[in-house]
Amino acid sequence: MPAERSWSNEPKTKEEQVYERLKELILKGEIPAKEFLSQRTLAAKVDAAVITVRAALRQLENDGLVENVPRWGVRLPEETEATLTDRYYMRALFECEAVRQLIRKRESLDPQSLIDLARECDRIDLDPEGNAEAFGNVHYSFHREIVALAGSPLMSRMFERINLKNLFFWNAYHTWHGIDSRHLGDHEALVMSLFSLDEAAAAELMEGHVQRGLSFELKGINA
Amino acid sequence: MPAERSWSNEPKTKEEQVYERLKELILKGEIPAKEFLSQRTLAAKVDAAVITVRAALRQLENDGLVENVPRWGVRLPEETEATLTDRYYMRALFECEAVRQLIRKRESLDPQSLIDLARECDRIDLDPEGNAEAFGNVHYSFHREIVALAGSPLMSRMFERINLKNLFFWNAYHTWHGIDSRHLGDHEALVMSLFSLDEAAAAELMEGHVQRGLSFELKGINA
DNA sequence: CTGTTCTAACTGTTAAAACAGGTAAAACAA
DNA sequence: TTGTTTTACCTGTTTTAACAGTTAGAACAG
Repeated sequence: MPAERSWSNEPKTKEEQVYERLKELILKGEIPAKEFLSQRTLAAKVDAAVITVRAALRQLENDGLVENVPRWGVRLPEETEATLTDRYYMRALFECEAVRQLIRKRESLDPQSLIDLARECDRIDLDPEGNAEAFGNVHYSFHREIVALAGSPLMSRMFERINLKNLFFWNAYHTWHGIDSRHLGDHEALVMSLFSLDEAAAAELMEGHVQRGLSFELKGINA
Repeated sequence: MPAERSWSNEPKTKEEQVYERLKELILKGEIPAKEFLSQRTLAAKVDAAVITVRAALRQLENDGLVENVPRWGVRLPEETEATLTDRYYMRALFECEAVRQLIRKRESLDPQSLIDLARECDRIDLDPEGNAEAFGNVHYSFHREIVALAGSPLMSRMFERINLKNLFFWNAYHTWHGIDSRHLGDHEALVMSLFSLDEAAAAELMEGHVQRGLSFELKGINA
């Protein structure tokens, strides 16, 4: 067994290609929810063997994007008010804790990357030409950065698993229902407030920001 | 596509059998850590096809029990002080939040299952004949029940993903190093205290309990 | 002895086909 | 027409085998 190797820049494995292709299909809402997918049909669509599709679906299961019923197949789980609320409950738990960590070591870390992302959020949000998908991606990066700055790899991984599905739903919400949910350019202000408050107040502010997001998506699911 | 079906009590799929067999091997410490495993050798050992083993390994990856390097293979990740501390950080985050929820709805839920598990913990712990593996399993169930009572399916799932590895490490710790880490029969007292305190105090108590567990395991990893 | 090259045995990955089971419509018997 | 049975096609699952790459060692040339 070899000890070292370049280890990166390797050509992507076919399974990874299929994984990304399927993820894209799901995030763009081109897969019907709730009904079981034919693995053979998927294989034909992405030009791969069934076994490769199965492996990719397993990875998507890890991300919480699909659910697997053993002798029955794979499908997109139904999104209910309960599952949505639960995911936002966990999201708030992570982000409020992350904010507390941020405040705690506020001197030793550089907030510039976070400020840049916040400004980019506000710019797209206020731009009449800005599109929902671009905003969704930047907005997601902004919140992921907050969690990343807390410094816990495990929390970052878990946060990403939760929010992949949020991103999907956010996009679908805008694309399908055409509901405007702009945040009125308050992200930079949020960052500035966070860094000038104490732990408890900052966490509470973050809690409010997340809850506002939940109420938007709940409107979408009931529409 | 059929609409309904018995859906449970089905014969276990071969992949699930392999998954459980491999999980057992890992948890009992019979797989060497850090070095890459030969999927063909594993397949021969559990009498299954390579592809089935690969699928099972993917599930184990979801549990955080193994890590996959794309064109290189699967191995047990190295346990360092940093990874261990990070996992306990998340564990504390979950359990303290769970305890807050417990207190918040203390009237509307039945603590009996929790009390039973606490007593069983203490019984095995104080029993001179009690073995580490049995205690590890009950102790794990006890903490999982605390989280489950909080009522968030997502939090329960994430907690289980974290602690599968803890359980493994706990077992290895005892089996290999023979270090006694008994908790001196304080689990029932812990439950009683939790239910008589306010949210902040209960969370702090829980925090202490988890931190004590971490310090034990840190001793094990440095030994 | 030293350096190169070829070979054989391993690795993970992917494909194609066979297996096991369920469903639904066509074919047949009453 | 009605009820039964067969047949064909679908599903997920599992196997066997081939592909692609790497490593270690033997064989050989200098």
